[in-house]
Amino acid sequence: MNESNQQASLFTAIADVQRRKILAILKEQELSVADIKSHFDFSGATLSHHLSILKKAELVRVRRQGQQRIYTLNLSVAEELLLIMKQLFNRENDEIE
Amino acid sequence: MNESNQQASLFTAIADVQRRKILAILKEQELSVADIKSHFDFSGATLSHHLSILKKAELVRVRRQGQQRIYTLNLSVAEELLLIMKQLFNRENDEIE
DNA sequence: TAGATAATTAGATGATAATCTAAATATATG
DNA sequence: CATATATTTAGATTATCATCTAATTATCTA
Repeated sequence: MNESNQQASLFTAIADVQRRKILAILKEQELSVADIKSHFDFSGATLSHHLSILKKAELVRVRRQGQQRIYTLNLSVAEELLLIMKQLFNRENDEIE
Repeated sequence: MNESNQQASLFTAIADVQRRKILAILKEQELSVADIKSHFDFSGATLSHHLSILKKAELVRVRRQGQQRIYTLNLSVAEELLLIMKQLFNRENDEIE
């Protein structure tokens, strides 16, 4: 009945508009930090901060490519979040499609 | 392409664990403020604050019943939120089931 | 109509969170 | 190996948010 930390970190991750924008960008293609940065006005440090929160929630994954780090949307966790959202609103004993 | 205030207020509304708990309680049945309060430790003022944020997002509706106010989950906005979430993660040109 | 009950609003406080600049780390390359 | 480039980390600042107590508003009932 209690909410897990994992669940809480997911809601925290999507609570910020800039992070939602990052997710929306990453759903189209994987990108380096610099490429993500080109969509925003704030500093690289701020972007790093947002990415770390998305990573903590496991909504994104990173891999190294030379000096760059390539961020990708983690679709399975995105799916999981959608499921959690459905459960938030659908009655316990309702059909699950 | 820009996110609406309505959309932002939805994500703000579900960002707090107590408000998610309120929604989870209301999905089962409509309740007066006092009845909702019985599930929590915080003050009535704090509950009022949370309810006002849920109202602003239109995730809940209120009606008067004598001295009490009865809160209900607004299912259509809940559905809308689910749709917004799906769009956040699904590529623009993917099938919509 | 006075007092009781239900809920909200006002105003203050402490905790989180978003952002910045500067410094640090890691990798690539001349 | 020294320097440039990409990104993260540290530490500070400011803004937002959750919470509280006290006061207010609205309704009911004796």
